[in-house]
Amino acid sequence: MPNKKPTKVRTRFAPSPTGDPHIGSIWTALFNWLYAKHHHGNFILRIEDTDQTRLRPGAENKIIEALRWFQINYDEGPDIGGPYGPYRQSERLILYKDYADRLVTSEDAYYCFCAPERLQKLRLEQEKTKKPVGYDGHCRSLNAQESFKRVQSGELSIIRLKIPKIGETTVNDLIRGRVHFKNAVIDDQVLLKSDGWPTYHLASVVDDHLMNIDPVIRAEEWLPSTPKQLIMYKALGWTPPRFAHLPLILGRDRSKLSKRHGSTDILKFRDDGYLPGAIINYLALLGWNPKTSKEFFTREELIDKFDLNTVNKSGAIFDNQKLDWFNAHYLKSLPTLEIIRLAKPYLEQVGAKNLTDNQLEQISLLVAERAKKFSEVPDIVGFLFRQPDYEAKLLNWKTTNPAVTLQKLKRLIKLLESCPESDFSETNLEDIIKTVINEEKLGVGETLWPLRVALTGLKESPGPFITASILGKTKTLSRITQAIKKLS
RNA sequence: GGCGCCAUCGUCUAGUCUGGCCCAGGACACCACGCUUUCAAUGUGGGAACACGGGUUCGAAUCCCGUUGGCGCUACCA
Repeated sequence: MPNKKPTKVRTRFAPSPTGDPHIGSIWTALFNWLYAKHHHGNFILRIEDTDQTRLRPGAENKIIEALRWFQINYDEGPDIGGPYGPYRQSERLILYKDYADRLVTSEDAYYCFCAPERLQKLRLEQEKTKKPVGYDGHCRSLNAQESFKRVQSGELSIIRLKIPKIGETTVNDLIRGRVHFKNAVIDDQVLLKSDGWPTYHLASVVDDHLMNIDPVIRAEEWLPSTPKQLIMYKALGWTPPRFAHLPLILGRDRSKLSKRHGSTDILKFRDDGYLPGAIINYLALLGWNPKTSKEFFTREELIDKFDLNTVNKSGAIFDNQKLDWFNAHYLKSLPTLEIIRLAKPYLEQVGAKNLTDNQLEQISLLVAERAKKFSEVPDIVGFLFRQPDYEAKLLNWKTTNPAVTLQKLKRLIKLLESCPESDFSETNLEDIIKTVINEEKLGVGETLWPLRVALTGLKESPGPFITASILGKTKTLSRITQAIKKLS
């Protein structure tokens, strides 16, 4: 097992496979990855599956899937291996047990036999009397020999860290500077549970050390537990890594982003037709700034510019509107074929099939211009694939008399009937229709508005020329005919 | 309750270390106007913030102290 001082940056993303990959955890992964790559170091995926009760089948795969989608590529991980494996804590149990035993032997930890019921009662009482809640040290000064015998005889026990009663522990955080904690108020943390599995604190300390992780970059919620871990490093005779505690990603109400703020499943964003590059761009700018007014960054630029000393200390609200704005920009800059490819599943939703390349290309234009994300495709182009359904009076431009509208539509249908199918391109249609409008003084709004409504059935819609072009001659004529019927 | 973190427009932020160039800049959102056959896109413009109170200083968003507020942690969860 490698056990020397890290010579290069190694960061890790250490999620628990207990649910869907969360926006906040992907954000943490992103910063870890950016930092590692900026420093030409390694980024490691480690699965923290030590809570058997909260495990969710498939969760690990989803995490990996999300990382892949974002191309936040890890250099070592459970599925690809690496020199510091295994990378799943459930496969490292013996290690944790061993180090816990070592801590007991050195009397930096002790066996505790307190039943969960006793602990619960204790806490309830502490809460009622408004005393600081925490373990009361009931088993702390038990005779070590005696305790060992009890364990040998099969009595249920856990192992707790023996936090010094005096002094203070200082966390020197890369983002926050020095943070001091009085040891007296730190709880005797559980290290090994009665089922023999480690808690987060033991497992992460052991793994971060054994895997040569440095720095540890994680969310601010871990700051209060860092002194406990520092004490553990000291007891084990290890040099602790550097720590950086990132601000929290917040919901609208400024509390930690969670399910009650709506879905936090990052794969849901993929299913909603967001682009991974846009999300990364947006996420990178949350809690960090590149010291320029530039807004758009490629992954390479992000890696190049990223640093921990320009990370903010305060939490940042996740703002879907700005994400949408980023996504719209990324979507617009996509090549036509890529737009078509990504829009396809959504086109199928509205029953669009057998479209010609030409049609697809024009649809991609509409999508690029109007969609913030691909899930909006059905709303944007759906009218092309269903019979328009609207009130007849919608056909009239402003206060135009229906009889006049009828006249215009009749003129249009005559014009288009004489136009060969092959000339049904957007530019050509615009050309011939506008020419007639001008020559016969038909009025732009009075003519084009009814045409638009006839073709789309909508008050808000793309222009009539591109619509007619996509629809083709037959459908265009039939929709105008239908409008004329409505007015007659 | 205890411990800790944080504090600039509604939101993301620049400016804070190294006080004056800041009666505070940018972006999203919002509003108005322009373009226009609607919407969208786009262009132009607008409203919008240094949490509060004391210091220090010729001068404070920036330094110091206090207050308030928000958040996090306080499990045999992570």
